[in-house]
Order: sequence, then C-alpha cells, then structure tokens
Amino acid sequence: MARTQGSHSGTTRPRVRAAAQRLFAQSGYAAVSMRQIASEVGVQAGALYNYTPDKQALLFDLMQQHMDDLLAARALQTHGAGPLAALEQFTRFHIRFHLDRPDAVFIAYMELRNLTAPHFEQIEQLRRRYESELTDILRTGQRAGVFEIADIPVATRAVIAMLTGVTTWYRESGALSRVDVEDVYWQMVRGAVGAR
Amino acid sequence: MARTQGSHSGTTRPRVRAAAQRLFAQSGYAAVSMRQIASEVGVQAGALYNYTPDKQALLFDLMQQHMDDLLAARALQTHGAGPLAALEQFTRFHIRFHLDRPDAVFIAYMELRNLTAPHFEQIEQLRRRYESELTDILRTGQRAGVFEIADIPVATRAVIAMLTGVTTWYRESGALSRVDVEDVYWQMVRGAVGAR
DNA sequence: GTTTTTTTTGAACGCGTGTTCAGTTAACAT
DNA sequence: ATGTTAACTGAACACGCGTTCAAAAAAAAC
Repeated sequence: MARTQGSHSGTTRPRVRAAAQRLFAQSGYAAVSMRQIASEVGVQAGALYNYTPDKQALLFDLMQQHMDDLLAARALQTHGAGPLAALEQFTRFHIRFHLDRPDAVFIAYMELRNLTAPHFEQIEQLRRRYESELTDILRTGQRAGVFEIADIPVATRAVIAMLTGVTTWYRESGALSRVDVEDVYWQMVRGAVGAR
Repeated sequence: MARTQGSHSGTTRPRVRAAAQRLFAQSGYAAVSMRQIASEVGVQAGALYNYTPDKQALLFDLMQQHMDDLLAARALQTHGAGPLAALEQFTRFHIRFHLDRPDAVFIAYMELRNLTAPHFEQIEQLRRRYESELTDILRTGQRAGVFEIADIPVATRAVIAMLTGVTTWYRESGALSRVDVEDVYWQMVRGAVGAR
C-alpha cells in the first residue's frame, strides 16, 4: 500500500528521467502525462514529485543536461591544427555525439516551444554557445582563405541544421556504419563551405 | 445567443484553419485546445465541429494541404536544362516556398508525432515524393559526372535538412534579403554535392 | 528491538479537455 | 411573410490532467 520493496531514490530518479526522455521524444512533452511517465517507471504519479518539482522542471532539466553534456564533451575535444582540421573534427564530433543520444537531441530541438520564457532563454544561450564554436571555425577559415563562405552566420545555421538532421533518419541497423555517415557528412560540409 | 450576425462558413472555415495553423505552430498541437482555437476565431468551441470532424482531422488537413501545395507548386516549375541548373532551381524553389509559409512548414515537420498511424503514413508518402525530386536530380548529376556524392540518399536528407532549417531563423526584418538567402544556400548546396 | 527516515501508495482536489447536441438566431429561398 | 437551412451558443458529459498530502510500508539508524 505504500513504500515498494527494494525502492531506492538512487534507482528511481534515473529511471524517472529516462522514462520522461523516452516518452517526451516519442510523443512530445504536452502529449505525455505524468501518469504515463510514472507507469513507465512502475510507480504512481504522485511519486514523481520526489524527483522533480513539476513537469516543466523535468523537461528543462533534461534539456539543460543535454546541452551541458554537449558543451562539456566539446570542451574535451582537442582542436584540429588548422581551420580545415578543426571543421572536420567539429563535424565528426557533432555526428557522433548526436547519434549517441537521439532522444535527448530530439527533445532539445523539438520541445523548445514548451519551455517557459526564462527556461527558453537559458537553453538558447547554451545553444548559441555551441553554435559559436562552429562560427569561430568558419570565421578563422575564411580569414585564412581556406574557406569561401558568403555569409558566416547563415552558413553556421545551415551546417548545424544539416548535421543535426542525421538523428531523424539514422538507424543502427541501416546499411551505413557510423563512420560511413561521418564521412559522407564531412565531405558535404567541406564542400558546403568551399574548402580548398 | 445563437447564430452570430454576419457569420458565413465561407468566412469562418478559413479562419478556423488559419487560427489552428498559427496556434499549432506557436505552441504545438497537443498544447493547444479547441477552445483556444475557437477563441482566436471568435466562436465557441462547439462551432469548430462544423468545420472539422475532430481535432486530429484538423491537423492532418493542414499538413496534407501543405504537402499537396508543395508538390503542386513544384510540379509547375520548369526543370533546369541540366543537373546543375535543376539543382539550383530546386534549391531556390525550396527556400522560396518554405519562406512563404513558416507556420505550415513548422507544423509539417514538428507535428508528425501527433498524427495517427494511417495519417502519418500518408504524409510520409508525400514527403518521400518530394524528396525523390531531389534524389533524382542528384542521381542524374552523379551519373553525368557533374556531382560527386558519396551516398545519394544521405545527401538528399542532408540537403533537405539544411534547406528546411531556414524557416527556423529567417526573419523578414533581418539583414538579409530573400535573394541573399537563396544565394547563400545555393552556394552551399552546390558545394556540398561537389558540383563542378 | 525500537525509532527515525525514506519511498512509496492512494485518494482527492480543482481544474481543463474533446466532443455532443438541443435550442436559438440569422440568412436564404419561396 | 413564411418556411427552411445555416451557423452559431451554451450547457453538459465523460473523461483526463498536474499536483498535493496523509497514511503506510520498507529501509536505515541507533
């Protein structure tokens, strides 16, 4: 009737997050109820409030965690020797990181609308930070005459959109390995920025 | 208390669609209630059912209309003289068409999750049809030695993702004119497919 | 073994939702 | 002017929602 045997917050908390992430990615934040998440975890809805103050906080947490992870992982990357190597590295990093976390990526992109304004602003800042990594690479390459780009902010957005689109179709069981996918995207990105 | 003066289905029906489109794009299908849509139109929620059998049909209708419009507009395009001209034309058409309808594009991309399975399948078919236009161009260009592409299906998706991403950031009041935007994207697309 | 803390249940609150439909008014047809 | 059709209102139905919290059981601490 009350506490379930074997329950422990160290176990339940991550399961709540995982269930929320999966369901939000699958059906969308607004379409998923707390009772559904709870059911996925195997608890009643009231139990979720031990792990999140409310539904919005749960979403924000997931999105912020994703962005923090992305920026942290990016910061650990060694940066390539020149603009071209840097761009290649960014491209491969982006594909690799995003393919490891399709649900988190999907939510980070698709659920911005469901954030409150302050939360939205916070996530946007993190996104802009990540984008500026690419902008810097492109700018350096343009200055060095390695790239030929008509408009760097537009190019940044175009490349990010292209790369991030990979999560919408890639399947592990598909004909292409991850390295193949990285290679194809890299070839396209270098071409898109007029690399020589 | 009953029929509103001056009301006419020829007026109300398109207003229902327009309101739904705007609100769905703004906040997402699941987060928007029929009462909100009705309020936007200036009627009570029950009145909406004169114009749509249910909420899902309203969404499906909007998405299908968008895809039909896209394919119809595409069919009216004269096709370029060779693969390169065809690709340029496709690129400029895509940007132009999508920039004219940001809300419809947004919904067509973001609300797939909220369709019932049969509806989803129908929209997917229309999407695949549109994508095959680009695939055909790329294939022709590859065969003719005009393009150099490692994987045509991947390249198709990458280019579509890049191009469609324009709607997420473009603003009429921005520094760039539409032709500027088309030009930038065209330069990047041709580069991405290794056009020579 | 007893007490305290942890983690859950279950019930309930105060809404909101999509939808239906009888009734009412406006517009149209005769 | 009268009758019919069109287009709406308003109320209600049968849920579902996010959230709260007292009570209960399990685990940990003493």
